[in-house]
Amino acid sequence: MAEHKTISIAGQIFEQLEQDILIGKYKRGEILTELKLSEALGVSRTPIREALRRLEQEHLIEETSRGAVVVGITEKDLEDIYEIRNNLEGIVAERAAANATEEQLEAMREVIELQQYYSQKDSDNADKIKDLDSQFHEMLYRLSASEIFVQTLLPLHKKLIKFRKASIRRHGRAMQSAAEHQSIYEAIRSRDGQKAKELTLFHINKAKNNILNKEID
Amino acid sequence: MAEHKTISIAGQIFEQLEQDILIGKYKRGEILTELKLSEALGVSRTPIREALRRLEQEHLIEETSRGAVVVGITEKDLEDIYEIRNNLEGIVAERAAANATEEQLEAMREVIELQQYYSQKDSDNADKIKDLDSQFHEMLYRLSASEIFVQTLLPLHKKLIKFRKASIRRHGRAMQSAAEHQSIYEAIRSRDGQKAKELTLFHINKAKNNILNKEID
DNA sequence: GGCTGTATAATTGCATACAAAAATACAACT
DNA sequence: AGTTGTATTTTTGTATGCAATTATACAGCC
Repeated sequence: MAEHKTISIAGQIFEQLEQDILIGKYKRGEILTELKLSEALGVSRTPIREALRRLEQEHLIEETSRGAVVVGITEKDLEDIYEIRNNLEGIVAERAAANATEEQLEAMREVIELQQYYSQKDSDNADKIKDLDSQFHEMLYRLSASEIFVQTLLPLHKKLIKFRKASIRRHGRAMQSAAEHQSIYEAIRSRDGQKAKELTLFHINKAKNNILNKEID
Repeated sequence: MAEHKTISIAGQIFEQLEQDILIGKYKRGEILTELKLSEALGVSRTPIREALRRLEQEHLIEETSRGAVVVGITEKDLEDIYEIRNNLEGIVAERAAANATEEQLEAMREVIELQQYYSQKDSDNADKIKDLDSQFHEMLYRLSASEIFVQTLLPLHKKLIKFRKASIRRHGRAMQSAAEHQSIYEAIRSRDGQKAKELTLFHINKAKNNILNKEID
């Protein structure tokens, strides 16, 4: 079912480093040198360099004369990311209601079902759930049928990984989030753009509160 | 006055290719191969490859088995870019009014003065004016004191280059745009966030109409 | 003519070698 | 002790060579 795209070593390394930075494995300020990465990952510097250039372009690292300094995501960034999402993601939902095809809707339904399934179980599925959450929002962006919106929102959503994962572990949030996704999906399915927009803004706001006000719910 | 940062060959090539794609020198669908670029620019494939990776990350090209296909900017993208700017740039202006330092304001004033100077003259200063326009908006973004907003809006603004340059050549638009910049600057200077926001939205709307409805105005 | 297989060419992917620049360590001097 | 100059090490930047994959041309066949 899933496509098996053969990906270059450089591409794999980019994805791995990106993930490691986004989940906080490499801390802000840490220095990555090509030689160390090369030795640690068992490849030559060439693919490492290409991965670093791409990470640099995503503002996840900054090149200095002593190596690549990890920039990562600060808590301050969170507020700004949510402000932007708050102003754009509703529009995306509105467009999605107008544009979504049956196939896309069906694919989205499947993701939500999986999310609900993993959210019910007690075991620690935070990684899996986080991936499904990402999938849902990426699908939503793509339903807008606008490359520009996808290119703008997807990187921002990615940058929340670390915080979202922590949020998922809090009681009830995973189930609640899945339920919110479902209501958005249903509004899109019934072509109710206004409702889809409102529910999306509600969902974003909920998620934001859950991430920022860590103590309360 | 301007800082003279020694930049790597790879960096120079990235900037040149980026510019060439954005102004439409390389057309959408055109294929760039490493070997041809390498020969044309007189460097080895290594810096070329790094530049291409960065361009790919900015969605200006797409790698295929036959080479890098130029993606560039379509007219359809324009609408989406303006919709996003319309929803974000007002917020930036509001924040700018709250955050701007005296030095930043002074730098902005200088840019506007230059823009007015070049806009008055009859000779074809479209390139110069376009650069000053970019400078103004970049400064505005940076005044928000939010890396996230800068990272989000700057690439979008860049993508308008080709269309903006054409717009500048139309009668009176360059002067008008400079005047609008000045009014935004004055609102920020007087710490009137609400007014800065309104003027910015007005300015964006004017620019959009000027670019999209090419025949009128 | 259209199809198929094969040889050829074009192109990217990766590794390695070497050069250059920058940081660091350290000794010598005052 | 502090400073300066120099040697050493670290690290990035670029070029080149070779392997592997993919596209292309073309001949042979039906």
